[in-house]
Amino acid sequence: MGTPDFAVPSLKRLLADGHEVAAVFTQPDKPAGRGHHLHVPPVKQLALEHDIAVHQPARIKTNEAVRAVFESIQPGACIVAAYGKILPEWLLRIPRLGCINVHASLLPRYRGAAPINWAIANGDRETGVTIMQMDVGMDTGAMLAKRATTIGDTETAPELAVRLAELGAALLSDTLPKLERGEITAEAQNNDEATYAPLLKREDGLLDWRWRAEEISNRVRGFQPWPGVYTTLNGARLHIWRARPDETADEAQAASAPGTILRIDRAGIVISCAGGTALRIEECQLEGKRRVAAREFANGLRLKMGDRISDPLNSSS
RNA sequence: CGCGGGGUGGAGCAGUCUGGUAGCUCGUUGGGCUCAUAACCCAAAGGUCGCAGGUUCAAAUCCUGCCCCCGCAA
Repeated sequence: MGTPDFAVPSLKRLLADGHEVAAVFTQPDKPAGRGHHLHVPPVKQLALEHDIAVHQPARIKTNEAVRAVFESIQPGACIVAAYGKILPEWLLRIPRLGCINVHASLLPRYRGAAPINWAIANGDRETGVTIMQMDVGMDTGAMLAKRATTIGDTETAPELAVRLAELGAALLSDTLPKLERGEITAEAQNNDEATYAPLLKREDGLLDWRWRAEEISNRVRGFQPWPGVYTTLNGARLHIWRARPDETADEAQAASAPGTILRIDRAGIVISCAGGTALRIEECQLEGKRRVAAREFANGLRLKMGDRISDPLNSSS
């Protein structure tokens, strides 16, 4: 069971390892894109290429058809990766080895829907994947295996997601045989150490120049591809796609109001932030426009030193 | 037929409402200044104004059709 790109490597690995995949569950096709077009989940696409039965129920909890499918298959295990739905208790009980989840964090940290994004946005240097035995809670099940990896200084969420998807698939491949042979002792999560990574909301992307430059740049990396980090300029939304703290901040800069343009040069636009820190915007995008290098952006709009990128307090959105 | 913005020298934009000299900030090339420079000064090259048709003495600008890009919403 899985839906987005993150789940694809795991399914591929299951197939490559010779496991019999009796059925794939994924979210229903949904209208997406600018027009009307239906969006097919990546996992569904892969499953169809391998002639695997695909099920896309809108609801599971009370769905008798789903129940019938599970009971007729009598699966040895149910592998779940970013499926996007809560599994009811009756379903968790059916597979002999239970429901096994590939989760993109080192549990018990970052339980929830957006572990990759929040790990980066919080400035963590390390994260990883956890294979766990699902229970009725939100990512609270006992852990079967973990593997850590270092987060790169400039790594973005989509980039990290690709790596963790592969790492998770590899770990899953290692873990399943051991689990089957009874060689693994599940380790309960320490709830006192748990943190949550809630689904991102649009508002999470609204930035405040009164934050420190490092916090902002972490969010810029972590909140991709959505909601991104944005502010407003002359009433239009301005997304910041690439930025990093600028080390050249001095006392004069510390004194200027947050959001003031301190400098415009070849490498981008330097904006004053909290506590004398400064953020260098390298790539940005104005609503309705395409992504451009910050320098080009400044050229076109005739931005100059001393101008202020609007204060979020004054924006009405 | 979900809503909306846009396609103008190599880049990002103004000009379009109120038709009539092709503009700005950069980049590029050449020259100058300087111990030196990505800094500064001077000069130059470079544009079928997305495509097609229409209106007009005259269209980047007005009308019609088409292509492409992007934001929002899902």
